[in-house]
Amino acid sequence: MSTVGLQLRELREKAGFSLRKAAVAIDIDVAILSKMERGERKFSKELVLKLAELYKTNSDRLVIDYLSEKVLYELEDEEFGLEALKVAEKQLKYKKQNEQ
Amino acid sequence: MSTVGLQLRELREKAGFSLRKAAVAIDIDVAILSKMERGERKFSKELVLKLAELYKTNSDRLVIDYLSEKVLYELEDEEFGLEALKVAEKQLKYKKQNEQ
DNA sequence: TTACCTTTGACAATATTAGTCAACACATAA
DNA sequence: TTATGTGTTGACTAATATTGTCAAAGGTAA
Repeated sequence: MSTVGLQLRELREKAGFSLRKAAVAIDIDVAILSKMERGERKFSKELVLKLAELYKTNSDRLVIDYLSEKVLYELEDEEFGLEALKVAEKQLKYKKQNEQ
Repeated sequence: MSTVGLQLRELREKAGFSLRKAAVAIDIDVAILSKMERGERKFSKELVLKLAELYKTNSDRLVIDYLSEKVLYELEDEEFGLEALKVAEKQLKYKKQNEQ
C-alpha cells in the first residue's frame, strides 16, 4: 500500500525537484511538505492538485487515494467500518442516480 | 433515507422522553440535542451510544449509519467519491484479513 | 568551509467544533 | 390570566484541532 505522500515523493524525485523547490513552487513551507510526504501531516486536496500539476501527472488517481485515506482515517479501528463503507456506497450510488 | 438524527428522534418519542429529559439523562444541553436530531450539528459516537442505551435499542445499526454519514460528509460533492469508497473498502478488507 | 539537502520540534496563529445560556413561540392545563 | 411543558434559535464563550512559521540540527558533496 503506497500512501499519497510516498507517491508524491516519488513523483517529485522523478520530476527532479528538491523538497525546497517543490515547496516554493506551490507556496508552502518546506517543513510542511516534508511532513506531508512522510504522512506526519495530512494533505489538503488543493495541495495534492498543485503538486500533481507541478509534476505533470494526472491527478485522478492521487485524488482518489487521498480521499480514500481520509475516509479510512475516520474509520480507524471502528468495528463496523466496513459496513459503514457499504452503506455509504449505496447511498452515494443512489444519490448519483437521482441527480442526473 | 433516514438520518441518524431522525432515527434517534423517533426512538426518543417512542421511549417517551422529552428533549429536555433525554438531554439531562445523557448530560448535555438540550439545545445541542435538538440541533443534533435535526442534523444541524454532528453527533459524536459517544452520544449515539448513550442515547441508544437510554432508549433501550441496539446501537449497531445506528453506529453504522452514524459512520456512514460521517464518511459521506467528507466526500460531499467529490467527483471521485465513489471510487474513493471502493479503494477504501478494498484496503479495509485487506487490513482485516491480515490482522487476525 | 560552503552550499545544498531533509528532518525535527517548539511555538504562534487560525479555524473548527463543542458547550452555555437566555429568550422565543407554541400548546395545554389550572 | 398564569403556570408549565414542549422544541427551536442565535449569540456568545471555551476548548480543541489544524495549519503555518521558524530556527536549528544532521547529512552529503564540492
